Amino acid sequence: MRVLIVEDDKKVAAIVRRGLETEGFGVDVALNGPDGLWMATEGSYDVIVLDIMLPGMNGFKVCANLREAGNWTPILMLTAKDGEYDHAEALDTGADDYLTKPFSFVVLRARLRALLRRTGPSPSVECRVGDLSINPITHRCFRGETEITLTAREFSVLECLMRRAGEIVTKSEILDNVWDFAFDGDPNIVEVYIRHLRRKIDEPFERRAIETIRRAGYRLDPNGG
Amino acid sequence: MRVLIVEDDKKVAAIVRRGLETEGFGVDVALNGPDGLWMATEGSYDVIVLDIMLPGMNGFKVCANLREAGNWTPILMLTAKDGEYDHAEALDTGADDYLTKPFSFVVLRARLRALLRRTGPSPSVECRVGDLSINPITHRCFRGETEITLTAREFSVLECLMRRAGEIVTKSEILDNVWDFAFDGDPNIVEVYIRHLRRKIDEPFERRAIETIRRAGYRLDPNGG
DNA sequence: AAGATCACTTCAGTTCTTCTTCAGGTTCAC
DNA sequence: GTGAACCTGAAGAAGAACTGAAGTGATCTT
Repeated sequence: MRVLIVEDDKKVAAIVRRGLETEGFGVDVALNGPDGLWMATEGSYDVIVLDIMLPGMNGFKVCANLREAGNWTPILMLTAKDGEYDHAEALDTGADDYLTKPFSFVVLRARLRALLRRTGPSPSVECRVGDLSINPITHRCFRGETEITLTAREFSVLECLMRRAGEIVTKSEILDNVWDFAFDGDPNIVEVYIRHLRRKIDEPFERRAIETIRRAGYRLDPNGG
Repeated sequence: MRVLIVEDDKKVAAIVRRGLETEGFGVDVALNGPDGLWMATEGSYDVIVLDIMLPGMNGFKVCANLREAGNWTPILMLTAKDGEYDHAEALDTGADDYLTKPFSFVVLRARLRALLRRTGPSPSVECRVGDLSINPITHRCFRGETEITLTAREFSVLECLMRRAGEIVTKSEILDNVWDFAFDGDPNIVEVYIRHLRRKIDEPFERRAIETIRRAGYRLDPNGG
């Protein structure tokens, strides 16, 4: 699966790149409009992530050009919140979906998955670890037969741990994955959500799936606790 | 696996170089900004360790130049604690991760591993010596079938010994590897941790994996004691 | 429009573990 | 024998993580 990221904010580009590569995607980055257009035309990508505000040529133009040239690679467009540009406009020029900045990596990933699912055979999204299972599409979570209601954030944190079950996940990795790239608050927020999760997925079952490794991070017991 | 270190502090460069080479990395060192940029451009590295404060051209510039040239080799940036420069700035210029000085070698290595994990199937990180085995990804340690719980420091010291099993490792090498390069406390701390380790990995099994070589250092018996 | 609800976040006090120091004992090489 | 090197247990310091409660803003209900 190859992804092209056209984004001039290097920080966003780097984080998205890192995240997607961890997932096994092949990732290329273009830092401006013309480069992006050129790479999209020459290379063969499964999906393109396209910022609107770009040096040289804006995202709408890049998108329109591609579509005119008969290139129908799925495009996920990134729009700023205080939209000088409109979301509808993104879809009008031929984008398949859009995402408002700032966004977190898990949201981006979810959207990409949704896009790819439409086009090709869906990759297995459901995730099981021990008797825990989550499904990012339906956004539901089960422990054994029991359904557990999770909020959006809780779900994201749990997904982050489950996708790397058994491994140490550092707090800053969780922060990078679940929160906005722009998040600048108290990192203690991760501990708070771990607490919420434990209360929901561990305590009622008298298990201990989420382990704390001091000075290192958290680890989800691959056997479910 | 090839690593480029761009760092003008020769002590830090030497320790990092030595450490990574024993891990089987190919290591090149550049002592200033322009050299670093040139080497990064010409050579093909799997990861670059880049100090910010550099003679000739600072790390941000080097990083930005590389990214603009389309070079997306993962970059781990080294920042000073009392940041005249900001960490966020590191990521803004396209670095993939950063590390605050002073740091210990084991932390650096862990970060590098995290960066490299995304590019390909991770190199064999698991480490076995006799019936001892540790896995830095999961942060687990086994003697035979029995899992042993180690704290972060204990784990680091043991890893340090295991990676050079059979060889004599001096106390100051352990100090350099596990503690901050700036650590200025009682070197007796190494003895204390050796004691802790022995209590956990030797005594319960009535073995003696960690040998003392007087006036020289410690050695891990390659057969596990 | 006011009120209620919910999720998210911040805060501050508490608890707990780990790290480090210290002081005295032991062992070994010379 | 003697001194340096090493070992060891205890204790306190430092630091991480836990936790409940309260504030904030958005959304939904009435």
